[in-house]
Amino acid sequence: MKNLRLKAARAGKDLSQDQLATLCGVSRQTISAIEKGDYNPTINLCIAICKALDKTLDELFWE
Amino acid sequence: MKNLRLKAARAGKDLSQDQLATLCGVSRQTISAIEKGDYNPTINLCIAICKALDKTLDELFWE
DNA sequence: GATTTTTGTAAAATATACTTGACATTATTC
DNA sequence: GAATAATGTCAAGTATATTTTACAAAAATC
Repeated sequence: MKNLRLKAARAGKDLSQDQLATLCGVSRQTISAIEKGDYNPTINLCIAICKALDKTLDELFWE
Repeated sequence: MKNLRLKAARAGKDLSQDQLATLCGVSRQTISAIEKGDYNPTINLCIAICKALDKTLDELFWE
């Protein structure tokens, strides 16, 4: 299942996958895979993504 | 940094590390390491832990 | 206080998150 | 509509999350 909330939050900050990846210290492919959904990222990466997008874990990753 | 909120939530459910591990489908050492804090679990495991303890991601893993 | 349960911890092996590089496709912008 | 930026995706490699086995220490139970 795709993570559309993440995609929307990133769009809300006007960031490309590449820019978000740089902010989080990971590769663009990793961000792409997380948005695509067939992926199980680490909590530290999720937290980094949330901070970059001014969101919380519940807002982006809770079901 | 230790995850004392996790430890407290587990105690609140009267579960041993081993019991929580079984509920989450991981080994006892994994739960121990997460509580100890020198660890970076995957988001799926964090979600499984939260569900087992009736907590949300923000309650147990947000800073 | 002996027994059992729970927890801390460590080493070696396995599974998988993440990277790098590369190319194709789709959207933007001029 | 050509040029550029953004995204999807794949294969091979590296880093690290997680398992297994095992033993010792601490806590709980009798």
